[in-house]
Amino acid sequence: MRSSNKEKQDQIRNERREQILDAAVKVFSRRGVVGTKMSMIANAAGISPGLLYHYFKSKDELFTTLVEWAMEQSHSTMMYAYQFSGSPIEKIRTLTELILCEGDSAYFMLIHQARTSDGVPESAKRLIKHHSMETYVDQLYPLFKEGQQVGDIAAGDPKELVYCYLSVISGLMLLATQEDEGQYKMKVDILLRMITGS
Amino acid sequence: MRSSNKEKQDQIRNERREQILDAAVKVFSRRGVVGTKMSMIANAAGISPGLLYHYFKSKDELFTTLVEWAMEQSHSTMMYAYQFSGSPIEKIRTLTELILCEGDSAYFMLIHQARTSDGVPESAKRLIKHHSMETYVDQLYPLFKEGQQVGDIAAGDPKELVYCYLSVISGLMLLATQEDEGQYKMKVDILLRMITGS
Amino acid sequence: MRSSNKEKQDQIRNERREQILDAAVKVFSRRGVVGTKMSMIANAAGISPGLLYHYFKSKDELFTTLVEWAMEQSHSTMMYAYQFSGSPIEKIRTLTELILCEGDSAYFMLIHQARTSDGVPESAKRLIKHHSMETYVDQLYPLFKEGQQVGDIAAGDPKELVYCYLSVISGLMLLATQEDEGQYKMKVDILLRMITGS
Amino acid sequence: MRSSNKEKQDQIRNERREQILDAAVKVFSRRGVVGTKMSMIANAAGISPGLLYHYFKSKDELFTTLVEWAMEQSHSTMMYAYQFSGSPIEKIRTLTELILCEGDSAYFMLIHQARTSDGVPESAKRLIKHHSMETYVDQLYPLFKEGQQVGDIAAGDPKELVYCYLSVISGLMLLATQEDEGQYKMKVDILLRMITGS
DNA sequence: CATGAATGAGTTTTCATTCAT
DNA sequence: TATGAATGAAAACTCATTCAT
Repeated sequence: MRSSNKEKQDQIRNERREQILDAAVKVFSRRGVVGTKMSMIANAAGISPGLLYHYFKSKDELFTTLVEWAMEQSHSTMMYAYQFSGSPIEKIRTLTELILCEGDSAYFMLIHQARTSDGVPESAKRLIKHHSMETYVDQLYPLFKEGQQVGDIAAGDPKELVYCYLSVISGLMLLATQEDEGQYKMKVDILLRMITGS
Repeated sequence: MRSSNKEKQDQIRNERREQILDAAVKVFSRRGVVGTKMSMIANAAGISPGLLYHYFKSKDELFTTLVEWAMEQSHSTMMYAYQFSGSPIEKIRTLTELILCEGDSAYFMLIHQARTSDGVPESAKRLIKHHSMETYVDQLYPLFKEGQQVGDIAAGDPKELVYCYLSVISGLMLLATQEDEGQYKMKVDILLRMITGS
Repeated sequence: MRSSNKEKQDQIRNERREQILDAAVKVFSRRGVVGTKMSMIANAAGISPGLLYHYFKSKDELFTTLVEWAMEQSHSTMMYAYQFSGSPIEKIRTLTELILCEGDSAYFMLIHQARTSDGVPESAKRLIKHHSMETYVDQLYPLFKEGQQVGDIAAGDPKELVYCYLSVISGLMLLATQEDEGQYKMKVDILLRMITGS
Repeated sequence: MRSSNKEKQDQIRNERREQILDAAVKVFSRRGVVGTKMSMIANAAGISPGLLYHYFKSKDELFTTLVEWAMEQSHSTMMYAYQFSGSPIEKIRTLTELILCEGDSAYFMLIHQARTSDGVPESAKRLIKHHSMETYVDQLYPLFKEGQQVGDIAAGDPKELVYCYLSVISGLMLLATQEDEGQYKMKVDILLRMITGS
């Protein structure tokens, strides 16, 4: 059948795309935009350099796509928090553990690079601009507010608290790229003192 | 006079070197090794590209020199802590403020890049290897220990505490590269709860 | 078919390599390692400069490959002598004419350059070191010995004779690079008096 | 006194020039025009690169001067032959030994390079053009002619004989640049058979 | 006269991208 | 689709030459 043939084609195409994107995050996140050669990505994805251009018009487009993807990813991660069970602080703890241990750091790295490095495509820059820390703060704000009302979280401007929390988390993600993740359980305990204040 | 002539030459040479190194940290820390073109550094230093090679054999050598320098720099910064007045926790607060606000973040950035990026000269990698977080932990360990004895710092394995503190600080330095430094005073307060536990 | 496709690719690749090597001997032998620009070779081979680097990692590697090749070539030439018909001295005459007239002088030139010039890659130097005149002497020794037994060749230490013969030949090859080859027939006659002693 | 002062100045200047020229032959003869950096010559002469330009306008001028010098030198050497004592063939033997053992090969090398390499200043090329092997042949012609009349030298066109002799000698000079001069005495014996025919 | 820092044009080398197969 | 050869523009690096001291 035509259609099933076409579907198969599409599926293959999508799989290839994923395959490339997967390879690309890894390489980009470790070497930066400029430091990454298309041939490296092709290599990592197990295809020829030429084929990359059947799926992505250019290095820039590939990177931009990746950043877009990474941003969605990180947002969903944040939103998970609300689905966890337990009190607000427990939710926050679970979220923290998830972020620090899960090892999606490549995404954060990518976003960070897009934000801080020069030599990044304008399109990626634009994407990032609309996606400041504020966005994340807004996402978590209700949770922290609730935590304060319950008395689990220290008093003070909740926005500031969230901002501080996110900064620390982000920083740690960046560091995490290379460290061997050890005793994070304890770390989370210590970390959370910052917001529980005890 | 011969000697004064020679001295002058030497002085010029040293000044140029500093001038180049200064320009180079800035550029490298923002763009990474690969993303940095020699011409950018030359530009930033206000000299011709060719002249760079009178002072440094190659991009790699320049970068390696810089990493070496950055490591010394960051150690001295840490050691400052012991010269501050006040109780241990006050010293730590001062150090924290110094680090976060002073804007030496370029150095940290550089070290981090050397540690985490591929495409970094082997010589730099080797330098970094002998210079893990442990070194810093050892530097601050006595201060934290003392703080615990005085009762200013929360109980628990002090090594772990220092490690946690340093990780957070390092992470923030990385982030700081680009952010507009705002209300850090408050942040430091919140941050320190992590180690004071109150 | 896969396989035929692959074979074709390989063939193209090999042809290109030869094409480049051919162009390179010519240029290198006339201009020396340093005097030769990659663009000249590319030009002579009718390809773009960039393509050279698909086939050879660097100028040095290209040169070294060439020297290796030249050494093999020159040895085979010597070994030809034994296949010629006639008495020993006739074989030597034929060999001499072959060498002097055939115009493989580019190879000799190359080897000579590798041996005598500075600014030649270490790898090439090493190759050459194991390939002194002695090697050639040993190759021709039996032929000369036989010639003496037959009475065609003058008495005396045959090694010395061979060495002398080879030196003269080598020297002439070097000169020959540029001269218009004229009446070599006579020259060979005169030349051979050196070893026939009459 | 003014004048003596000026003379001294001149003398120093000339000494410097010689010093530079001496250094330059050595380097040029081994590395070729393109392979030689002005800084190498300066180094070899023990002066600063800048100072070279007080004595020679450019690399090309320096090289050209050198070629001129080398040509004069080699001609005088040839002319020596006539001053030696003994029969023609003895004179030739002495000349041959002088040339082969004295180790002025750097000059020959230089001339050869000027003749055969590309990348040589036009001025040097022009000099060389008027200075072909013919010139040398003419110089030695009378000596060989006389030798034939005396019966020391084999019959045949003397021009051809001289040409052949000179070619061989020149070739050996080129080779000699690097070899450790060993038992040349014997070689000369063997060599001369070429022209004595016995 | 002497030095060596400084320049900039020219080379080598790299790599995103295209294209024939 | 898939490959990898081919191109060319851009970057790293070299070096003859100039120039301030």
